[in-house]
Amino acid sequence: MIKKYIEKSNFEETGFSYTLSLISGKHKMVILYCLMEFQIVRFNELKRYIKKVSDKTLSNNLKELEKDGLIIRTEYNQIPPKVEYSLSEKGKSLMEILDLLCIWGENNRN
Amino acid sequence: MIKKYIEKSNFEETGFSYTLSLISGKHKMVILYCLMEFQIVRFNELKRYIKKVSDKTLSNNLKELEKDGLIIRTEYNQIPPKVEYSLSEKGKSLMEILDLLCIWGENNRN
DNA sequence: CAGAATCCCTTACGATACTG
DNA sequence: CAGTATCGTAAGGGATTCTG
Repeated sequence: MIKKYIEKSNFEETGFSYTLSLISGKHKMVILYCLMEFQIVRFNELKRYIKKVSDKTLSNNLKELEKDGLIIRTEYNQIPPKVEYSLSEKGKSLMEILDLLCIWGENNRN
Repeated sequence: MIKKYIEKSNFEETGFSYTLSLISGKHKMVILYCLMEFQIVRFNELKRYIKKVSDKTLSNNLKELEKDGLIIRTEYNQIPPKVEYSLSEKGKSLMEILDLLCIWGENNRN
């Protein structure tokens, strides 16, 4: 079962490479965890939550997460603007596995 | 359980951040998968396997994987040099979870 | 064979200023 | 409030050459 990924011998085409591409990006994981905890979060709430992140980088990370179908962006047409972010079903299913990596990390550092 | 990582509100200290730091690096995953399949592999075998990778990058990736305790480097004192790489127990336990991400990726792209 | 050393380049990210 | 636009920096990685 591992073997099938290896035999392709082209890592770019493996499922793992795809998964990694979704979560690479400095703040994507923090964003996902934040959405998992609070369900619905706004742009500036995320910004305060992550502490050190530029508008540009946060915006880019959110766009990619949305494009990849992990989060949902809901825009309310009003002044001042209001945008809410939340996890999609796909995002939730990914988080279940990522939580295992959290636990593994807790148990294996040191 | 998720919550405890969030409440710290310092992602750098979470188990997930630690796990990610181990597998970031362009070729680390391919290396780990290769070691999982073939058990014992030499430097130039890895290089041929990955196809497009420079000596420097491969060397760096291997050093970090060794420093982080995921792989074992065995050096034979001889001319010409001979070095063998293999997975540690820690590396094997990580691969079990990473395989879930492979499967998730296979099922969720498109 | 298994790297180390050097040079170059791309990309991600941050800081700042500005806008509908 | 939720971004966009612009500029600048630093790290990662590639190609090439050299060595015990």
